[in-house]
Amino acid sequence: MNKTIASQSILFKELPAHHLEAVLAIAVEKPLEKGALIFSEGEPGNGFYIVVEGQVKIYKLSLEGKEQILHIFGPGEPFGEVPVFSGDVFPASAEAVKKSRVLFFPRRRFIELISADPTLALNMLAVLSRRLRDFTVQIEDLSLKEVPARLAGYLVLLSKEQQNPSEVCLHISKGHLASFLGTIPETLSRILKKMSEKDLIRVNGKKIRLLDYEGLRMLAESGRPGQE
Amino acid sequence: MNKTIASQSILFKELPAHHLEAVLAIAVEKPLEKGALIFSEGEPGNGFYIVVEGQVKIYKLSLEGKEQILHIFGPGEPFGEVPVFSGDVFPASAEAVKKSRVLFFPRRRFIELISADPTLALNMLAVLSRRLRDFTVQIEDLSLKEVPARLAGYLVLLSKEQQNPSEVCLHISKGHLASFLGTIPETLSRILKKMSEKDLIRVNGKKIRLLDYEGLRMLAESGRPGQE
DNA sequence: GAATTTCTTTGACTTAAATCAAAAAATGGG
DNA sequence: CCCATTTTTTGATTTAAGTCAAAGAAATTC
Repeated sequence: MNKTIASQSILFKELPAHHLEAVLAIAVEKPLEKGALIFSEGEPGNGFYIVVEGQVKIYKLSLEGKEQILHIFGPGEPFGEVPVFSGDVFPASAEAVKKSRVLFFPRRRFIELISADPTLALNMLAVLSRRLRDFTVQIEDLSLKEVPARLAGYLVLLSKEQQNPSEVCLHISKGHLASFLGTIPETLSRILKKMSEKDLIRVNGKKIRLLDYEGLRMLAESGRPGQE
Repeated sequence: MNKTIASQSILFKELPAHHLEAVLAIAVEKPLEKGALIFSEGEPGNGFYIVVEGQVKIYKLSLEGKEQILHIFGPGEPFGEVPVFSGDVFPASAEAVKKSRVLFFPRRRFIELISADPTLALNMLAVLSRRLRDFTVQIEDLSLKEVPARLAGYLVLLSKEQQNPSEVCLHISKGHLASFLGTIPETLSRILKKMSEKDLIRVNGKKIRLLDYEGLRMLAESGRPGQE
């Protein structure tokens, strides 16, 4: 069923069965074409979303058109919650990276449910807290580390999430990765090349073999690997 | 009384009187010397804080010792909530910038209270959401704007908060401001000088007169003021 | 109020990463 | 399978901002 993924979302963890039903009952499913705009920065938000299938990017654009990706969310992950609670507008934009399906939860009705169920409120607090934590490292990375360190950190993180720790597979394009890391495709390309030359990694399309995990970890911490 | 400031905190807005009392009852006051460390990144968090008096900075340090300030909080503002809900460690460190007093709210007991009072939960959700929104712009600024634009944005924001919109007064040192803007004191100093030469501002210690508000606003949006 | 510490500014230099331009690969319909 | 679009790579060049070093101001303390 459509909502099975949603029901497994962190947001609804440990929710009593009848509450879960009530929550899912207020959701509306929306199919999205690749590239479809879900909402734009500055728009008022009258609800939030959960990805059911596909991938959604949350991003900001500069006037010159450069993009900074804040998150890329997959199945089960909620997004667009900020205006629900801050009463403000969307602080960033959302777009389907590939053909996707999402559930929409209207603000009003969701707030009613959250008021009635502390578990739901605590889950939402946990979601926002983790996101805050993630932003914290994104800010640290942008401000205190250079691109190679950010990339190394990303690869190390990926390897922890994926089954085989010695080979990771990017689930996004290199262009998107560049934008997520706060740089541009040209720079990312050059750095991937350099890391290959130093035998830290081996790149093969979206597959990246981690040849020197420890070296990557050190680089990620921004202590140059073996001080040159 | 000590807790009057805390009771005016956004966190406790619209809280029924007896609930407010119950919440304040679990708080413990802590006096802090200037420079006192409140918690460090990586430490487990067993509660959060509210500033009663003084100023607290939340920051990250790189290995090389460069600092990125994430927030500077004053009276009424809560901080250190992330681990309370994420179950994780503190993602950043906190230090008193000046002699201060804070209230500490132990995790366990606060969670009990929040479970019992939806208003409190919703207030906390609002706090975290706004913070998420703030981080969003911090990330955008770091990644998509250059230092002069960030500084201009900061000044414009300050002028909106303060009574007299044509003259702002920094409530933090220039060194701290540099760190907050993701740069170093030398660079900030040079940029203040440049902006003075262009008659955008006039600097006098911590007082900065905004001579060309529109120019600053445009610069903040990163569209160069009058294209050079 | 002289002295020590801290904060801010200035100068000369280096560098990481952006820009611009264009070639080379990869992808995806028709 | 081929063409057209999109994505990625390479090269040459520019530039914003960092580093290092040291002088000047301000603030604090004795």
